[in-house]
Amino acid sequence: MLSHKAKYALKALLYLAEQDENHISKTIEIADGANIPKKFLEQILLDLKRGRFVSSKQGKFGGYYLIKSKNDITLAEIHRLFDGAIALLPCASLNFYEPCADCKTESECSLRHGLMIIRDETLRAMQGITIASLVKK
Amino acid sequence: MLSHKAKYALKALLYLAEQDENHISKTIEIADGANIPKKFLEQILLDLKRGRFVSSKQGKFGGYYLIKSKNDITLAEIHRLFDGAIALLPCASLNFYEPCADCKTESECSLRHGLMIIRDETLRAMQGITIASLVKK
DNA sequence: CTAAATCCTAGTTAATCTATAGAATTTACA
DNA sequence: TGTAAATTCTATAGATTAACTAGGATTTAG
Repeated sequence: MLSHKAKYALKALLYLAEQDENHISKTIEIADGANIPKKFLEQILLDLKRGRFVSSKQGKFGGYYLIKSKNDITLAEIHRLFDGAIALLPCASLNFYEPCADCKTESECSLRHGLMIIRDETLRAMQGITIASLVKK
Repeated sequence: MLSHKAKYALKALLYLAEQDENHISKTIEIADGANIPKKFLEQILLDLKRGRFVSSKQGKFGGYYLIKSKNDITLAEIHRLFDGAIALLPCASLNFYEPCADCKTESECSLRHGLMIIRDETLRAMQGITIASLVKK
């Protein structure tokens, strides 16, 4: 399941993608438009900024805008930024790998192989969902 | 990500699937064999029993055994039993559907369609991973 | 009757998620 | 240069959930 943060991030990006080129959106504008608690959205936009998906203009008449093409922002990236690993266990993860503590003797746990198959399929599917693909609906 | 409960459930089922036909496994045996906290495993086995994956014999010399073919127990089923929906949002779920609270005007939220695609792909992949497929490794 | 197992309910602890509060900083412009 | 309006930063509250743990009730074999 996606966290609210990830869901809100997607909706915020969607909102930004629907604006005119060169338009700068204030937080309150996005919050109202996408129905997201404003103060919570502030944090999310800062995370998106640190992740180089958006940039901001500070001060009066400031706000946020996309700096990455909506064709290049994938569900997979947003999931990883806010909710971490796409794999079902850390030992099957590409970007968040950790060995499992409860697999004693064997070097690979019994679940790892199957979960890596799932990871590959899910990842591929998630990389196919972009902000652009969600907008044109 | 899988919860520990779901992970332990898979490992317990795997353990049971590896035993001889007609063998009955005590909780402590499974706990030691699969490295799972015993008291926690008790609850998990009861859940698996309620889910009709295993059955039990009570009293002295009692224990647990599979009642469903290892070819018919899929990752998707275990995920649903312990971790709920496979979809990334309730509004995109087949078995755990709930409308999203924060999608006001439109009847369908902007994310729903894309997330249903992911759900279909993930579900199909998860239905392909069975206890049997994990054993033979 | 007793030992050994499952079954059941409750509670505990720690972490995490979802938000909110409030002040510091930056900027446009009158 | 002052002020309004925005982002940015840090802390924290409250609720929920996850991961166990405890202890006793029940069942069964011998």
